[in-house]
Amino acid sequence: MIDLAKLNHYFGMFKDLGMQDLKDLFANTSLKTLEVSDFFMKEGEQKRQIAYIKKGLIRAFLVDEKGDEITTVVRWEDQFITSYDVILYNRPSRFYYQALEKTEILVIDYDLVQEIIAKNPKLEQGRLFFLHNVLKDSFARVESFTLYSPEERYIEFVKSKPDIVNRVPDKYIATILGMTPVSLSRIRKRIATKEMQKNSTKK
Amino acid sequence: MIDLAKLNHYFGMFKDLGMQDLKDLFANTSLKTLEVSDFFMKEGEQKRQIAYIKKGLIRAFLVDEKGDEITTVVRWEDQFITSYDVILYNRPSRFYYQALEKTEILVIDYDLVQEIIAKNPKLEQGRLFFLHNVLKDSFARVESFTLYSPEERYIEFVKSKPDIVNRVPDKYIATILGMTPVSLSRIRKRIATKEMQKNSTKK
DNA sequence: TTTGGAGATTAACAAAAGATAAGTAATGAA
DNA sequence: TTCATTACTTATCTTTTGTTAATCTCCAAA
Repeated sequence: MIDLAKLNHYFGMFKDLGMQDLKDLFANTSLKTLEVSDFFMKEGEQKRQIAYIKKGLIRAFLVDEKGDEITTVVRWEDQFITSYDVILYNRPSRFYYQALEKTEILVIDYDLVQEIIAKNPKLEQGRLFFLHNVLKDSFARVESFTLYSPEERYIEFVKSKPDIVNRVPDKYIATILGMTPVSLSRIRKRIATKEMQKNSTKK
Repeated sequence: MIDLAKLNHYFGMFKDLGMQDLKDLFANTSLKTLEVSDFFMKEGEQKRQIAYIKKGLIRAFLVDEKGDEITTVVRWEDQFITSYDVILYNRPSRFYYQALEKTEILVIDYDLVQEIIAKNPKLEQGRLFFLHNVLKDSFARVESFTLYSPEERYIEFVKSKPDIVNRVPDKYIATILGMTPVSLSRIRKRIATKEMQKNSTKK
């Protein structure tokens, strides 16, 4: 994700908005601060809102039958996060959305945004751009499960998101990658051992 | 996927089209018949086309470093299939798209469809509906990898697509679900054994 | 009818992952 | 500084998966 490029795209959309739409938008958008472990949304809720993350980091997780938390995504600054149960399925969210750091979000009314796009055809390409990017992310993730091993997935995660690895506990990264925290710990050790061997034979 | 409902949505779009657009569309859409193991598109190609499957079944696969084929999706009648490398990334397809049965497809020019939608704002909601459905599918698949075991994924696959299981060789289903054909065979045996035990204790 | 080939199963072994529990390290609050 | 909590690691054992190769089962082409 080249977030800067995307950002320009999204916020460039404002220039096409009329005064009334801008007013509506601002009137229905609020800046909220989430403390560590606060929730943007909880399981069972059905608020049709999307959050734009100005600063901080949010994880989505659900609680399975055994009572274990399964984290499925993390999102950080300059990204959007929302419950797709609510938005795509019109059903209560099965997921919790929880801040892992002190997080500032813009809470935006989803339906209002849709209305505004409907009234401003110029914004259509922005929405398309957004959806295409969400699709790319999701397809890439499916591929990572069908084409790569857990170890390869972790290596790729570290390589592509080195900053995020240091901000998110390993136990969450583990379930995002479809494995248990214990297994990830072993994989990390395995990788470290390989690195050691590489370095020793080099000398 | 309730394909019938979707179909209505997509083809209901025609009623909003002007004569010229309809002409253009038909002039650039061709019905093709693929024999078993024929390709709709091959690795390396970059044709900006989407296929609507009238009849039959197509699988997408790529060849990994070891030379093994990894099948990642299958699509069948009343569904669309295309290379997302080409459409979303403007790069040559890494995947092959191969018919597993004698398959009839409508080959549609992607860019032309986009132009027509751009000229006919009423079609916008159709595209949105389509993209939302693709997203739902993809999200559900990511979830299946993060929340469920290989065995559970197979059981779910059989339950939700009982007809498809009988039309696609197990070795393809295996890699779609992120495992090897050997492992799937063992899972099938395991399930059969469990079923046996269930039935015997019932009596 | 025979036979070749593809798909599926089975076997045997190594490697990896899950489950559970215990131990260690790091962190922040009192 | 101490203590308690949380994250991470390690250990042990069981289960599952990967790998490779052999075997079995069909089915369609010769």
